[in-house]
Amino acid sequence: MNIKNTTAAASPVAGSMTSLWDRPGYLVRRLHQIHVAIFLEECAAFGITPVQYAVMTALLNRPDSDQVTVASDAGIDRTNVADVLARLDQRGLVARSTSKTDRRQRIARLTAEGERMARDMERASLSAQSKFMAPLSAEKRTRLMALMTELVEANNEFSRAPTRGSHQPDK
Amino acid sequence: MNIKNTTAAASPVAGSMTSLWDRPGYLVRRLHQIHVAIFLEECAAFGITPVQYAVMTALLNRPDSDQVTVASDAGIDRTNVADVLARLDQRGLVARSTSKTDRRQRIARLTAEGERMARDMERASLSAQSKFMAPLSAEKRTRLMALMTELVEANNEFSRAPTRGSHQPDK
DNA sequence: ACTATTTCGTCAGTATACCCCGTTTTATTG
DNA sequence: CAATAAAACGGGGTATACTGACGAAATAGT
Repeated sequence: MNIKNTTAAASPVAGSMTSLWDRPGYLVRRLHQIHVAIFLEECAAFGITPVQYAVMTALLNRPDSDQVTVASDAGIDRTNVADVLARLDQRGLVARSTSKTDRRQRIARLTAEGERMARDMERASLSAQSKFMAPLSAEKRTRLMALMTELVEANNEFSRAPTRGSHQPDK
Repeated sequence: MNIKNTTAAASPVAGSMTSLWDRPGYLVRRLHQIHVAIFLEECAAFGITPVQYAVMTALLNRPDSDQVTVASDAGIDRTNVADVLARLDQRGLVARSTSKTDRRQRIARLTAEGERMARDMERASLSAQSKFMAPLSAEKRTRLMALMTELVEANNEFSRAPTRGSHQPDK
């Protein structure tokens, strides 16, 4: 087909020979890509995306949150959360109302059906995690999780959806 | 604000207390999010996204590729690559033509301006990488890269955009 | 009390990222 | 060599993800 130049026969310049595989951003993007694919496959029966599941989990842990809180808990952009909640609302998994104490806030919570589905998905979600991490040994899995957690925590403020506190009393 | 329930006072059920931070998928998504933000900030002068940069790098390493090859090299979906190339074409960074040998194929290559920009971006791109990985020690950075590489390679086939060979003779 | 600022939500716009399906062209096979 | 299969591309459709700007509501400062 075209694989002759596997190592770039017509090397454009001596300088770099920039392989994408040496770039953390490329690996992170591919990892994300792969995880989404595995999650969707494993949870196809529910028709729920990873982000929707994250939002549902956030609402399971802290019901009746306003959208900013949901965004922070789920690590999602403020604008995006509104779209996700709208889709979940449309499917009857989430109910929304206006806050009594602050009429700017729009409060969301899982419906009975949404809560049931969130719990039913736990098995499939764990299965997706296992499949995703399967190629690594138990030790490597632990190390990878620790490194990723450290990096996310340290870089938290660079995202538009920084987590607000929570998660853990920071040890 | 609403942070009273930091550790979920109204714990919904004893069962899980599913913290998103224990899920690899969440960490990978956040990492991706963060890296994109840093890259865009660091490369703002060029107005190029991480994916566009990946495509330009792929074309730098292997010019005159058809879209499927670009997709494979850059780790991007086949449909998506067409959109990215169209945008780069529109900005005069990429030129497209129909293959002489296979009239189904659409061949893409960097223009002179596109090639210049791709090389000019190397400094900014490296700076983004440094900033992204900065919170980790040198040893941890190396370990993280190794773990991510291993996981991407092993799970490659699960993505819609699996790499076709290349990258390394696999040792 | 009254202005200034901040916060919450929304809308419009852009860019990934993927699916399904149909069309054209190439490759395969009986 | 004709019928079939396979590959490359495009279009339509959906879901993230973010930017910038805006109006409405709440809070701070004076």
